[in-house]
Amino acid sequence: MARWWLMKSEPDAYSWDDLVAEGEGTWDGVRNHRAANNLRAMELGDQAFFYHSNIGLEIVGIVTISVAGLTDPTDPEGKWAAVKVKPLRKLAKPVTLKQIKALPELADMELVRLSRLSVAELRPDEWKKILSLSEG
DNA sequence: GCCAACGTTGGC
DNA sequence: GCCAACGTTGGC
Repeated sequence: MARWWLMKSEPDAYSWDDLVAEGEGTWDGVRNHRAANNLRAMELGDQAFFYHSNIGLEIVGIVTISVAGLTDPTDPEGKWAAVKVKPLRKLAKPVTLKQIKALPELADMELVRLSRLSVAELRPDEWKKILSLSEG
């Protein structure tokens, strides 16, 4: 069964536009066990929100998992996980962290509860709610 | 620039 | 195996 995710990136380091320019990006360098477990649970075709941390603080687009179950190429020991993603579409309107925090039904999100988690899972209802926000 | 939340490290 | 100290992340 498909699942829904949220992946954070600092736009300074790797932005949505960078991903679009590349066409496909490898999501590696994750060194947190919970985030790594989420990476391992991703399946081909799963969708994820692309969130700009630090600058922007908003969800800017949707990506799809184009390759799942990779070993992180930046890990010499080969213990950590990675995936590849492709941009699917940009949101009509970015959804800000502020908007998310303002809604009680989204207060349970890993993004809110565990602000430092770089790869988070969303429930289907959370995914839908955010999509509806992006459509204004 | 500050601080809270975590994760990791190292002394015991 | 505990816990204090420290480093990092990320929001404010």
